[in-house]
Amino acid sequence: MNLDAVRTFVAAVDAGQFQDAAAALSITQQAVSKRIAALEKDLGVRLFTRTARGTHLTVDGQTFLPHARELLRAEARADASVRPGRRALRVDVHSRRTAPAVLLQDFHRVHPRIELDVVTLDADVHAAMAAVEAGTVDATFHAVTVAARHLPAAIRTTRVIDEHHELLVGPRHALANARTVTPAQLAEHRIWMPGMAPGTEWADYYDELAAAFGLTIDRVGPVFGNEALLAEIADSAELATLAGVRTRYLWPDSYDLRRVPVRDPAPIYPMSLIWRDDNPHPALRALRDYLNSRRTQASDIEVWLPPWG
Amino acid sequence: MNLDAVRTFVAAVDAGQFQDAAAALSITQQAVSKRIAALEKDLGVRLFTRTARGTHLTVDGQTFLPHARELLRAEARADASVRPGRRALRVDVHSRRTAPAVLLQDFHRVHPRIELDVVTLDADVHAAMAAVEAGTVDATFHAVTVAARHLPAAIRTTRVIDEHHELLVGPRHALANARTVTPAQLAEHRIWMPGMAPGTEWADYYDELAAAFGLTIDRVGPVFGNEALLAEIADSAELATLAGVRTRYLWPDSYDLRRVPVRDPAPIYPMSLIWRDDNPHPALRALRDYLNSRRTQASDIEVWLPPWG
DNA sequence: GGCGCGCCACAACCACAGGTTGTGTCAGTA
DNA sequence: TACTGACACAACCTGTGGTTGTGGCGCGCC
Repeated sequence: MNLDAVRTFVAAVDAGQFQDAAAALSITQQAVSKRIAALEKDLGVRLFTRTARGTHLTVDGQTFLPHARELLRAEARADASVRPGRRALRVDVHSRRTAPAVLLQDFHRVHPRIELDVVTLDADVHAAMAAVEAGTVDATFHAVTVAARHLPAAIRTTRVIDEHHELLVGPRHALANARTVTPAQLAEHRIWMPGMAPGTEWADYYDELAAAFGLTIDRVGPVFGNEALLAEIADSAELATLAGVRTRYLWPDSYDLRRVPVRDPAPIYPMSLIWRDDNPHPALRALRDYLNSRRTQASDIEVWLPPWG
Repeated sequence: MNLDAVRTFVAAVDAGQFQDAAAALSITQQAVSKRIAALEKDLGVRLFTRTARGTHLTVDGQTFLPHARELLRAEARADASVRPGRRALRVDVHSRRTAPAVLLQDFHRVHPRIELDVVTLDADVHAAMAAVEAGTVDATFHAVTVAARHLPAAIRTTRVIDEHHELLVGPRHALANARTVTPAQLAEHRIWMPGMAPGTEWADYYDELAAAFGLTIDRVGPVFGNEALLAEIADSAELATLAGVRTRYLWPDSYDLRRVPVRDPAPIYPMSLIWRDDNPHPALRALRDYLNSRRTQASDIEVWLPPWG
């Protein structure tokens, strides 16, 4: 199916006759006739009945019309999504299963008119910041591990998410029925977090956490995806994992897993929105306002933050 | 934007490299390369970063991908809407503001997977029936004014909607505060229904109604659309109109209009679904079942039907 | 009723978009 | 260092899709 033909079809419907549509499209009447004939041949049905006084739609044409308009709208949206200078707000999230992605979904629900493109750069803070600075993305969510004075001049950050943690255990685990657990208590148990590559900001965070409370966090083992991890934990009496940044959302209900909040203090993984101060995109303002309004209230529970937080 | 190029882009993403995409599309690798280069030039951005080990998406490519998929889905839907042999169920309604259209919306809500095309043939019962017989549309909603034995052999009908009536008056009208009104009472008031051309099935119905109860139904006056009609009635102490078949739905709230049900007896405008008995479209069965389930219960109020009803 | 007018379709022609084959380049690998 | 796999560039050719020119066909107007 040829989009130019579809465009011509819609123009012909709007104009009521081929000649005017041709003028509107700056082509000849014969070209319009040809395009529509080709579209009709392609679809296998007649779209217009031709008369000496113009044309009018057949039933098939009538049926096709709203689909044709939708097709052109979809084209316009696709084009606008990447066309430099007027594209939708583009926000990088580290993974589609973490808090920022969920927050962006909520934002979209509240502001359905604001075009939003969520991408995953698969980069660390520094690379993501470089992308923001270069304008490849308009904003990114990350834990900011460097001091504000070491940031590039145009870059701004605000802490927008305080991610709490829960211990995830199977029904046979010693802590299965605990209401909460303290980091100190965790020192006596093995915590398994496979696939957390050294050098990433998450690994750094959990290293800090382990050092602060004397935890043993085990990173060995291949990663077969969340499903496999959850199944193993559900089966085991010893294995436990920390849920929060990585796996907080999209729980499969099929496992009998217990989620025990970590408290006294509650370790927090602080995430910031990172953007360029001179980015004029109007939707960026709206996103920042929304995130500020959603900022989790400072509750009076005791928290633990990493040194850079 | 060229849909073949978009299709190629998606194929290349799915395949992970141009060569395999080329094989999947039965073209050469060079053609894939050309198509994608053309698309990139058209959009003004790079979609892939090329390496010697294959390709991967740029941020722009990542952004564009879901839009591209949506575009192809829209194309498939547009195609399916008219493609002979496997098109969506096509139902003719007399107007988009009447009960059948609303009923079809409900049907779509209940069965969102069933593709439905609502068209308006702008034809009387006979022409609409001919369209059903010819297969141009799969079904139509109409008042059936001819006896069953005079119908074409393959045509089937069932009464699916009993449309009641309400008198529509402004706040200064004598009946503005009546709880109900009888047809006999209406004989003392002028009823204004502009734009109801003689010879149409609605006009026939209201002629029968007027004759049965001695009403004066005034058809004069130009039609400036529903808005103007409602504004006039809201302002007048004498004008009233019957709402039901024509104007039951999509009330503008901006006028202080009263709706007085007509009862004892309640005039009913009976509408039927009309279809071809040998139409094998599976969705037709679903629509008929739905309409039967929604069939308004036979209440014990006294009703009036036209002679052919 | 014949004639002109408005509108669309068909025909001939031409340009270039888009395909193919053949070759070049480059990075990782044996 | 040569080989392999993957994409790009070049030359060439076919056919899509544009243009101009012309014909057919209702409808309204003398």
